[in-house]
Amino acid sequence: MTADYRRPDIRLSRTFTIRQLTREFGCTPRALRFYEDKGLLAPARQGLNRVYSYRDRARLQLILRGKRVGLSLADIRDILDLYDKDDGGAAQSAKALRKFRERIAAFERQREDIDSAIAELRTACERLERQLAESRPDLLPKAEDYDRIVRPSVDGRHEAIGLK
Amino acid sequence: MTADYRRPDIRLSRTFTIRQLTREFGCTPRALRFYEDKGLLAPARQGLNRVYSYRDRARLQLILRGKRVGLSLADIRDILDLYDKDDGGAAQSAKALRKFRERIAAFERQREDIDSAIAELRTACERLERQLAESRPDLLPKAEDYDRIVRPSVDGRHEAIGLK
DNA sequence: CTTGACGTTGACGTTCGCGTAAATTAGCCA
DNA sequence: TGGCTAATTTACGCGAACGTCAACGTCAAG
Repeated sequence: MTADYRRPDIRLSRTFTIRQLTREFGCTPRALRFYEDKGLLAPARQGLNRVYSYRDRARLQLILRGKRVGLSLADIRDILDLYDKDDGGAAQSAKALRKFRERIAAFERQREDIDSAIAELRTACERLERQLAESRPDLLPKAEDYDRIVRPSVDGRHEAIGLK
Repeated sequence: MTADYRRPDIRLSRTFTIRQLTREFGCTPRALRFYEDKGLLAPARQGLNRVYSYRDRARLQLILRGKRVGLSLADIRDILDLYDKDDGGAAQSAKALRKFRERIAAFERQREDIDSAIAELRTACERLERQLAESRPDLLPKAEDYDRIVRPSVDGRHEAIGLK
């Protein structure tokens, strides 16, 4: 933030191409251009080509983190804008804080919904199991199948919200 | 389910208009018709007018709960269909059982995602709070505001994903 | 009689978060 | 100069979940 222009920090003056960022963060060029369209990023140019600074990269990180926690791009842009004007502007931080709290509350409600849905599904499963145990015990799932179901993906491929 | 037609239970034979349901659950008529279009509901008719039974109402509850936990309408319809056919063959039950288990697993993953999102948001909040406490403690939210945020709606109005 | 609330059926519009061409341009190498 | 690759642009598409509007019927209250 308080850079000495006589001894420019190589790390801070480094720039990135669109490809580099997509590789680093696992998103598409299209996505980055889209964020730019929506006012979330504003990389410099060399001719036509986009040149991303370290600050742009940081913003991208924030964007992706925001997405992971279920914020819309509009929300993220708002917060990012606040960060910008945050040359001490504390009122902006306060607004961000409110947004975060709202999101937390929403998530907590969602969690409750999920818990009750799980409970409901469990009792439904038990009913079905009892039914099957009587009529066709051969159709009951084996421990093997259960394993396949319970840990289907070790990686982070599931997209935070919205399965399927 | 096993109703005695000679002593009809008033509660179970009650019906609802589209308006009544929309008011009760805080959704629009358009939404209910849309669910019907998508095969999630199939209310009776008196002439052209829709007449919702208690069972329809129960299905609507399930639909809304499903939505809140992030299921698509198609997913919900699948589950609802399974509930229906569960008096049928055992093969169907077995299939339903599998689907339910998958759903449970998916829900549990989603819960984990939500938990980590909440954690992330919490630390972000704490950072902002410390910042504000130093610079502008007057901007920190009061207990009053917190109450408004934490339980903003007693009804089912909150939209699961996406504030704004 | 008029108004207003509620109901119906289409049909088209909208928002989100990009994907997917298609056409063009820039830069680089020989 | 030609040719390749990578980047750019504009533009259309999509799938979900409705909203909105048009155009109309029905019924009770004032």
